[in-house]
Amino acid sequence: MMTGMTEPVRRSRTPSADVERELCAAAEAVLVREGPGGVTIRAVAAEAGIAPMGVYNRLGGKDGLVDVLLIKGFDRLREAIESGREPDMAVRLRSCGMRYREFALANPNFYAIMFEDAIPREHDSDEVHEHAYGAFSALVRNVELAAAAGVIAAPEPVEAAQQIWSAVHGAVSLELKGLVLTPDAAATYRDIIETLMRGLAP
Amino acid sequence: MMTGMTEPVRRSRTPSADVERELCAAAEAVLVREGPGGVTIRAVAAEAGIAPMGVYNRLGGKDGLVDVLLIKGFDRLREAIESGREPDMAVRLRSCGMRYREFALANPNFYAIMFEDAIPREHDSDEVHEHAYGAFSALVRNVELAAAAGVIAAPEPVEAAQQIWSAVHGAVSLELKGLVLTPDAAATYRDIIETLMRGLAP
DNA sequence: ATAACTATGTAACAACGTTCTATAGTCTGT
DNA sequence: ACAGACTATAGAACGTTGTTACATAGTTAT
Repeated sequence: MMTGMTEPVRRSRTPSADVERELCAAAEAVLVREGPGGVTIRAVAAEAGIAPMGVYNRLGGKDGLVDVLLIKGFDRLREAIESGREPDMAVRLRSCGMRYREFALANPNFYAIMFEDAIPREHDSDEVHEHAYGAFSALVRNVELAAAAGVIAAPEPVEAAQQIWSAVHGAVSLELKGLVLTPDAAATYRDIIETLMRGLAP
Repeated sequence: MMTGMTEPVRRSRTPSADVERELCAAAEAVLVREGPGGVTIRAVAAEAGIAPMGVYNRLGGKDGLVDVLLIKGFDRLREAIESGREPDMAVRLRSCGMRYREFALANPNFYAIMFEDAIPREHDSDEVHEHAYGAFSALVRNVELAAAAGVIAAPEPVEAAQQIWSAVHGAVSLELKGLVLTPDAAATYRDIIETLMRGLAP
């Protein structure tokens, strides 16, 4: 069957998917342990127990390696954002903001590659953008629920979500760089959220 | 005079300060033209017409080179922040926020090395921190003036300034990375400032 | 079973920050 | 003014990075 076309019609062979998962796990281990600067082709390959070339065959070089880490990071940030179950939408929106900071402080190396370009790249792939958009969409949903409950006035949920994202991202970004000049960074962060709630109040 | 101590008591010779200024100008030219990734020892030395070793003798290697650029950047940001002369303090505080964004958009490569670690470093020097603190202090003064005029309630000006800084930094940081998902980034930025003013209102 | 294709490992290349060394220049002490 | 020591310079070299080239082993399809 299949008329004699010799071109590779289909790459049926699954290229040992477990090796690929091993490689992804190794990349994350190196990122967490050594920081963004330690994520090198050779270090990740050694961690996974394969030759550096494997990173090119499996993930498409360093860019593909970083893509994997970025997607992991955005997916976890999305989970953190949408994990709120509080019935009071004002409480839930506040805790959503708090969880954003907790994610960043608990995963500083992930946050650095996601938002600080800690591993220099030319352009993020479309796939990465989709997962980043997914995390943002989770925030938009929280804003929509809060607006529907009358907690904030958000005629355009995306606008309000972008404002909130800017503020919380700026706060944790400065905190991670040691540029919070108030005595209590956690208290200042809570105050930022309160300022936002007042500023967006109906 | 001076009992026969042969150790170098004082390094009186000023090491051709004009070469040093030439080197600083070259570093800035390369940063603006090639971006943070293009700022290499060799590229800057070639731009200045000297050997790579000169960067070590004059500026102390790559770290010293980046220090020079960071100090330049923070000083200009400070100028942008404190250049407001509007008599109405509400207007002046708003325009201060607008000038912050204008600085970032006009000098994206400077902003990237100042706040995004676009050139990886271990630790910023104390001198850099002082100039960064100077830029922040200019914002604190604007907040103090606005509070004194009754435009905002800021019992602790540093707290309010940190909140404002977080929001505007987050906004321009996301905009520079192409992560503003609203149709008009400038309009969203203006809205952020209005949300802050409402949230901090007396 | 044979043939073609894919993935792998070793090695090599270009570019980076940094260090080494010989040379030339400048300042100091008499 | 002169001799001596010290500093800055230029060029090459070293270790590490991402990436590519090439020969080999393994797997799949016919």
